[in-house]
Amino acid sequence: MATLRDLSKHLGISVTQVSRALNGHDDVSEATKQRVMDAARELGYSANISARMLKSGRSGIVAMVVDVAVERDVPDVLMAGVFGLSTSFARRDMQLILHAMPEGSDPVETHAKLARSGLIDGFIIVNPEVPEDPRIAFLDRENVPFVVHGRDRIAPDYPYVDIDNHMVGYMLTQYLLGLGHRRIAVLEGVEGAAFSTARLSGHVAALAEAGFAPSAELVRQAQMTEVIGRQSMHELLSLRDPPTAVIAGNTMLAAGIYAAIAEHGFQVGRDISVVAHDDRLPRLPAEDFTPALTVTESAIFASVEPLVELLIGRIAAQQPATAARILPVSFVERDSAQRR
Amino acid sequence: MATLRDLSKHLGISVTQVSRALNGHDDVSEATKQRVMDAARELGYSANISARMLKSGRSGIVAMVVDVAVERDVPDVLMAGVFGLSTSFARRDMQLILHAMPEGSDPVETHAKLARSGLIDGFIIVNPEVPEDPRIAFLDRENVPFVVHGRDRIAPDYPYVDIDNHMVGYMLTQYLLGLGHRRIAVLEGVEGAAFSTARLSGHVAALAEAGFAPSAELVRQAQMTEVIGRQSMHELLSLRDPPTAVIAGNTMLAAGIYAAIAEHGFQVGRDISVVAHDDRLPRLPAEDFTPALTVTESAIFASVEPLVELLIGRIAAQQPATAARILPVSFVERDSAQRR
DNA sequence: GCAGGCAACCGAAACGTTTCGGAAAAGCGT
DNA sequence: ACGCTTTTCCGAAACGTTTCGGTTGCCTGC
Repeated sequence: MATLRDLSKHLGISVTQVSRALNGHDDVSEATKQRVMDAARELGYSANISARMLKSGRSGIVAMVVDVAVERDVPDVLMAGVFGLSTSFARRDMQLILHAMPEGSDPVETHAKLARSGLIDGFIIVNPEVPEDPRIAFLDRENVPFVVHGRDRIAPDYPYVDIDNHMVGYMLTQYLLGLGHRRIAVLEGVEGAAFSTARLSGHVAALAEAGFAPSAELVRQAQMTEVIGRQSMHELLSLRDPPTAVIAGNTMLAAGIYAAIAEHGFQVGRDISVVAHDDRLPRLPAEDFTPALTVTESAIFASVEPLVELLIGRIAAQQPATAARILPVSFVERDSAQRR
Repeated sequence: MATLRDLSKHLGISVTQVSRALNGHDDVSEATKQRVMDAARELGYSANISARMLKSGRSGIVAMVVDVAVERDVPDVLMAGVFGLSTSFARRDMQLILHAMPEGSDPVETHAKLARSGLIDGFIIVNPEVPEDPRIAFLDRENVPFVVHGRDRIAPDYPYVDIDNHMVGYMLTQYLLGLGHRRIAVLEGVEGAAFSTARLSGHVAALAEAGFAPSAELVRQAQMTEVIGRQSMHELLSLRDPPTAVIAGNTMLAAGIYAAIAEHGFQVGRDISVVAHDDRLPRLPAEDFTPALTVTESAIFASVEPLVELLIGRIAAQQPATAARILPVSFVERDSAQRR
């Protein structure tokens, strides 16, 4: 592996100038810049990251800590995010460490250890918990750069990227109410997950606005998998007074719901209406359901660039900065919900 | 962040001794070792990785490059592996970089760039391609430590961890032949994937041994997803002379096959026999199928520790070493295949 | 011919760790 | 009290980069 010193000798130029040439400083002539670039390519030079890191204090490495217990059963959404993030960072010559945290580990301690090693420039936080996520509190306190996908409060003072989940719950509920449905079930993510909480509050708000009260037996919070969707729907259909419509937190849940409805001999749309939120995961696109699934839509992929930009900005600026991006949600009406 | 020098001053001991104490060298007294440890904990000291790396040439970081185009539709198996690897490395104070490679990138160039940066101690190679994987050839040539999950030839001279895929194809086929099946379909992974090739050769061998020839129209190679499984099975059932039994490459394919069989009004086991290979992915355990799925079984999770150990060994020893682990496969008979 | 300014360059220090070679201190038998 | 070994310690150099402060040589305008 060639070093700056190799280049310097090879060109008869000081190490300083070689370094400055490669980093595009302006006190080196165009001619030498060119010569250096060429030589670098020729000798296959690539800056030793550890040395650069030691001096500059930056590694170009960011980490994302995920809880195995949480993600194991729903790899799709995590994968979509990780793929996007990794390629996006790679485009900027940065790398993403995926740190899987075994069940029962302390998230804060995990982040603390990683941060202390000095290896990591910043963190991506996913699945924030309401009402206050301890990881966020910790990183904020320690002044470690981070950005959150989602948020643990309505108006955070840290950088985050999110959609308007309250609006998602509100829109879907209002739509179903407009179709004449009164008993509306909701299947959302696990208790404590910020996005679920926001969507449920939107659901309740729409209900209240129309003069209705939510019914506890119609709201289920659990992992958002096909299996859970199917099982929950079976339970809902066995109630004395079953729902006439269901809101699913994502398309996986919806797939399970479809299966349960079919197994009960019912037909989606005609007998039971189903709507969902669609993250645009590669598998299970909403339009491929039969009948095609009516959804609020917002690609999880779209959050990647904003997340990366925000984090890089936060790393570059030494000051804690508050900058947020709320991504748009669109409503796509298809055939899975019908007038009652 | 505390440094060695801080500790040294705080204790009135030389930096050298502090370093040696922390690293457990034997020319430092037990007493000072203890004092240093305590002080380190007290001041929250954690070795600066970049400095250590610069000196020792090791970063404690390994990378796994994955092709987004290949993995996007089958996140389960990748996730199972990544979670296991990440936690296993973390236990050894190492980190895993997951580098997602956008569609159309050159795998060799990607590895080359990563290796040149000096950041990475070694690579984990997944999804090797027959007959000779260019990434393996490259890393071998450049003497970069790596370990392969799977193998691109029968008896490789590089470190790898694999199961006997030939045997998998052989066992499943022989089992079905023993039940009286003669038209046996096989759904495997994409062409070029080493494990699929091996399994198919096992299949053909078992067939030949019983005096039968394989039929091209009964063998499909594609992504191993539920959607593909369903679609392929529909096609197979529409043949003039449809198969009486099917071998699925994993449980996802099997799930799709089950769905297609049901949609045709048939019953798994009674009308069409299904067997599969089961990687023990968290979703879709073979025993939860109805009827329960007969499989060859080998947990993908079990390959994690051997992979990590082999890679670490290869990194520690400067010499290229050839060491391999073939993991056991067991046969579990359940109810999805019946005598014909 | 000279002060002043500018472009292009360079030496040396620093980042925090590990390690080599050697030195002091301590224990031992005589 | 002496040399000897063994234990425990330390100074200094090195890894490859970035950057601070300064030097050189050249041009400009007087």
